Amino acid sequence: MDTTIPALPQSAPLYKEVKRHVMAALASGEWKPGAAIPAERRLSERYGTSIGTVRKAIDELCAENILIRQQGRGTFVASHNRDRMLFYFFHVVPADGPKAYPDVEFLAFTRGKADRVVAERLALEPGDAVVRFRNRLRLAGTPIMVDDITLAAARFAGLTERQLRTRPSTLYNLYQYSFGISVVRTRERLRAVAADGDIAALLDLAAGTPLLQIRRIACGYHDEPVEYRVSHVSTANHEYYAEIGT
Amino acid sequence: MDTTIPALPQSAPLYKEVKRHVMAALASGEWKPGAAIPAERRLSERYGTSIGTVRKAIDELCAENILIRQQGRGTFVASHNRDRMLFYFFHVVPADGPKAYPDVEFLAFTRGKADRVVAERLALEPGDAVVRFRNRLRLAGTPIMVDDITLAAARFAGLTERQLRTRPSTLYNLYQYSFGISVVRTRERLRAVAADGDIAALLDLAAGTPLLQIRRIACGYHDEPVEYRVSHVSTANHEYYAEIGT
DNA sequence: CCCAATTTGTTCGTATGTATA
DNA sequence: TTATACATACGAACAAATTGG
Repeated sequence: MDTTIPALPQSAPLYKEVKRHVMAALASGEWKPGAAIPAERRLSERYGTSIGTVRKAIDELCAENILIRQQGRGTFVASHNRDRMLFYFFHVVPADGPKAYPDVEFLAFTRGKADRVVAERLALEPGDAVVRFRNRLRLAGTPIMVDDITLAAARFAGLTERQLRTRPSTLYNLYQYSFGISVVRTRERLRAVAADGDIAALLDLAAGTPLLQIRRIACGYHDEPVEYRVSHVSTANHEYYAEIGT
Repeated sequence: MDTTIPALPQSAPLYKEVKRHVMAALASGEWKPGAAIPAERRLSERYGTSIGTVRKAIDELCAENILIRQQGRGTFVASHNRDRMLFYFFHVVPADGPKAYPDVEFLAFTRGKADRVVAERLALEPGDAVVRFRNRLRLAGTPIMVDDITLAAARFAGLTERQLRTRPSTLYNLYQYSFGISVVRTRERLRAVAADGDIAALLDLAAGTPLLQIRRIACGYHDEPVEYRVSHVSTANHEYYAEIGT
């Protein structure tokens, strides 16, 4: 794993240096997801700065949802549980009614090579080995979404179909706990497309029905691409929800 | 205009109180968009707190893009210029090529009454007076988007078709400078829909073409709804772009 | 139930650096 | 050059929440 600390300008503020060191410790796995990192006082000793400087570094990491502070308890490495998936990375909500966890059906798994597009999205060379799989998601029993996911085989060494099929929690939880890869950022591009026969069938829709297509790149601590995902959502009774400025 | 300070728990931290007071001053128009607010030192005197407490309040308002700090110059009230519109509230980007300013054509203007849906979105009573207007947006000459916008007439007293037609800058700039209403937040719900004949014609598309529909509620300082907007986007060569976790 | 230790949260103050006008 | 304003960094004290005895 890449645990190097990206270069900073000579005159970078101290708290930015501290932040980089903390992120390096996270990326290296020194501090595990879900666990507490050392107390602010101990970090200030470790890095030779004042507590205020450590706090400012951690403030930024909390704002990015990479760390979570809890008064009286400590500061914890954000871990990918169902709640985080639902409230942070999953933007499909019922048009009316409360947000809910989707049920996932694992549909297909193949190994292959990256074409030009996927290579560019995942920062690979064309021809590099990838794994692909497809999930169908249901809300309240109704199929609403098909996910086609591509991973770089090299970054998920030893990944098996069985792991994907029988994972106990979310996909990002599996990446994090089984492969030490934490997704902390995503970039999504949305379009309206006509459903092809394949996906229409999986969603119980007529071919040609307008679907919301989401192309997501999920990135790790150093902004390195981790996963490429194309989702097709039936928006008859569901919507993609985005808030800006909160 | 509503310049009341929302209630806070008895034991609210000082910096939160300061933040509310600053927001009240903004909402009341005491500090105008684009202008500098008083220096931190002066604010600390005004509110009887330390400078650090004022900084913490302003930190939060900067994080929410309500204020903008510039070292050596001062702290400014965010104003709605074209750049802010483009980089913060406008999420439609070319599938390839750089982001650009859309050209706006004003197409239609009507006065009417709020139906149940609009009333709920704009926090009005059904039957309250509203103004509606339609814009077509082009990028590089090609029509890509139709906006249908609804405003509460009471909140935009004296608004004329001419103002909308001849506005020199963005719509949100007009709201801000002519009506003292600042949009600081939006909530958007996205769906894929089939183009109806009306909108298809405006976008040079066949009826039934899948379009991205965006239903946006724009809100002010106290989260009060200001504008309801339904956009239909042709995503043949453009996309809706969203970043999470940055 | 209370107490003590630990940890983060808030508030104050001060000094110095850096950018701007 | 000087004055102003924000940015960084340090330190100290106390508050509030949590945990374990």
